[in-house]
Amino acid sequence: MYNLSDLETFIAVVENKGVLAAAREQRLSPATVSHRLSKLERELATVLVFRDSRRVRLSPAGEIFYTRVGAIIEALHDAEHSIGARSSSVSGLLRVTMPPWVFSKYVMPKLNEFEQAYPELKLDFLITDHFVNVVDDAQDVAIRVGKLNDSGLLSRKIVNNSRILCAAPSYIEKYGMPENLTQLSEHYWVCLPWQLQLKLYDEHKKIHTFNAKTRFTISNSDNMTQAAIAGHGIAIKSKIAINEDLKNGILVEVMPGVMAQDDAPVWFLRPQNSLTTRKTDVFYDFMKSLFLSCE
Amino acid sequence: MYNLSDLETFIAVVENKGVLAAAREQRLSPATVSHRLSKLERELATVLVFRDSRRVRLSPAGEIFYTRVGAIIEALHDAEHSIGARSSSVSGLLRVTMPPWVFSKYVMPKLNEFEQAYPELKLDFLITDHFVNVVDDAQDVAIRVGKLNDSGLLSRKIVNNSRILCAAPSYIEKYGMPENLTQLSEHYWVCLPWQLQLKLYDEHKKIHTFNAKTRFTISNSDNMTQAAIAGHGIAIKSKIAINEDLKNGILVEVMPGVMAQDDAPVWFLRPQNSLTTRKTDVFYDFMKSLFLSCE
DNA sequence: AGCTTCATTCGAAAATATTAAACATTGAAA
DNA sequence: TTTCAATGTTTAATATTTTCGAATGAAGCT
Repeated sequence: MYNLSDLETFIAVVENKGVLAAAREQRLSPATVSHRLSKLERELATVLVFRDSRRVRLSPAGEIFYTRVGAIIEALHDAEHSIGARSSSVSGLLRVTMPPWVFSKYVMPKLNEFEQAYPELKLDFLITDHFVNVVDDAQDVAIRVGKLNDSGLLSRKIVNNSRILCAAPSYIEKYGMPENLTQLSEHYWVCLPWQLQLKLYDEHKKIHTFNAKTRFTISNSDNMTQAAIAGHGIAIKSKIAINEDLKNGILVEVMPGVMAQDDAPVWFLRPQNSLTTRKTDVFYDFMKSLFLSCE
Repeated sequence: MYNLSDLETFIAVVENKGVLAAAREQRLSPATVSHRLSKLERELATVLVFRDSRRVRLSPAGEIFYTRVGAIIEALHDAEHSIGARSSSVSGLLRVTMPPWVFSKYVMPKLNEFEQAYPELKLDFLITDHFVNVVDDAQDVAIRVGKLNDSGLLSRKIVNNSRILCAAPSYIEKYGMPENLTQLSEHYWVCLPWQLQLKLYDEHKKIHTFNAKTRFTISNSDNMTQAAIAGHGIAIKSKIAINEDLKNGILVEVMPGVMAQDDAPVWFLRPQNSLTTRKTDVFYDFMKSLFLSCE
């Protein structure tokens, strides 16, 4: 029967792309690594890696086995941790998707600290405002802002947040500060392409569906903020995305309280049924800590 | 470092409730089992099993570790199978939920064959017409009939099916065969509690919402069929649930084609992201085979 | 051809696993 | 209370596996 160490060595060979490199990483002799690998293949009666003296290549079976076994080893470490055994560090790969502004404004500045705390955890960021299907795109974590519609994922709220309208002082100076919906409808907007329709309250708190007049749309929330700051129009933004710009006067709020359905909390989502939760748990704690000052 | 065999031995000790019994099952000496167990505990620095000379009991940590490791070993076997290695049999536990009529009419009669094909796979059936949350109730598979609303689960269609109205000949004799919606509304119905409102076509193919007049409702689809056969009223049934009763004349169809939204395929659902798919795969094949004659 | 870089094989040594037998503990029966 | 039977652990010898340095072989680069 093969051993856990054989599996770990197999993983190391794949990740280091070679017997020698794997041996160095695992502090073993190349002979041992070679032995372990052949034992594993013998026991499985399957070729996992094609190897000539120059390079190492995964066989199709090895490809499959590699992804499976990686998850399994991780699950095992997780199981050890769950009973308080092993002071094992968190390691492996965590794939995260989030909107640009969350990344650039909150995550980036503190990323060093996270890296230092968990040096063996590799992060893969998929930064986009577009909807990413967590399961299909093999993401481990998604950070989403706004209403959730996506069942089947476990959600935890990171922080409350609301959306507001805002614009640059230079824009307001030029076009005037709108006081009601009629005036507002004359203004130019800086929007994400899927924000062109929005719901606003009139003076009597009746909800109106409102079509934004735009000169352009931008599909990246960070660039959109830049466009608003540059005075291109009124923008819909998360309060916590621009709180400092408001404080500094780079942006000013427009018609406070006019937005209906302005509730837009930041959510932490992960697939159910995962065998490993420790990675996502430490990342949740990290994300939560970033937004503490916003409470 | 501990080994896979140590983990397997731990599992065996738990499942056989003893070192001696585990040793017998694994064809090892009791000394070996004892050694392996203590090594595992030493490496984890955690007590997994309390043992006195009479009995073996899991510690809280052992409890957790047992469930986790069980899943992991299973995932590993699954991984082996996925690359064509090891002719390992399918084993473990599969938790399935399905409606009573599917179980009694289709599954039960062939269950022996399945048991013989996979003697090491234990099945846990949760038989109910109620909606069961697959994830929360830790089910591995759900068989559902009708429209799906439950995203987050992987679905595969087992067989097409439609719902029809039917009643016992004795009932029709007594109350007459309805020819239109007006007549139909005078009839008594035998319904599941959540079927009281239904959508029917009138002569002009317009859809009408229709409230069923009942003397009683029954929350189990099998008993409901019995009530219909006993002549208590008109029932809404899946075609493939009563096809034989129609053939034998125990039930007759009422106003064919009157039901709107009569499409009700049988679905096979399982959670995404499971590390083990082999168990569910063989069970899917089994379910599929049961309905072949209905195509 | 000669050099370098890898991976594998060999043989001896080290580490680990296994087992039978002796020992310990405990519940139940005599 | 004593004895017996059943179970788990320890010990120490034995068997197996694992490891590593050195030698070997294979392939690319100059």
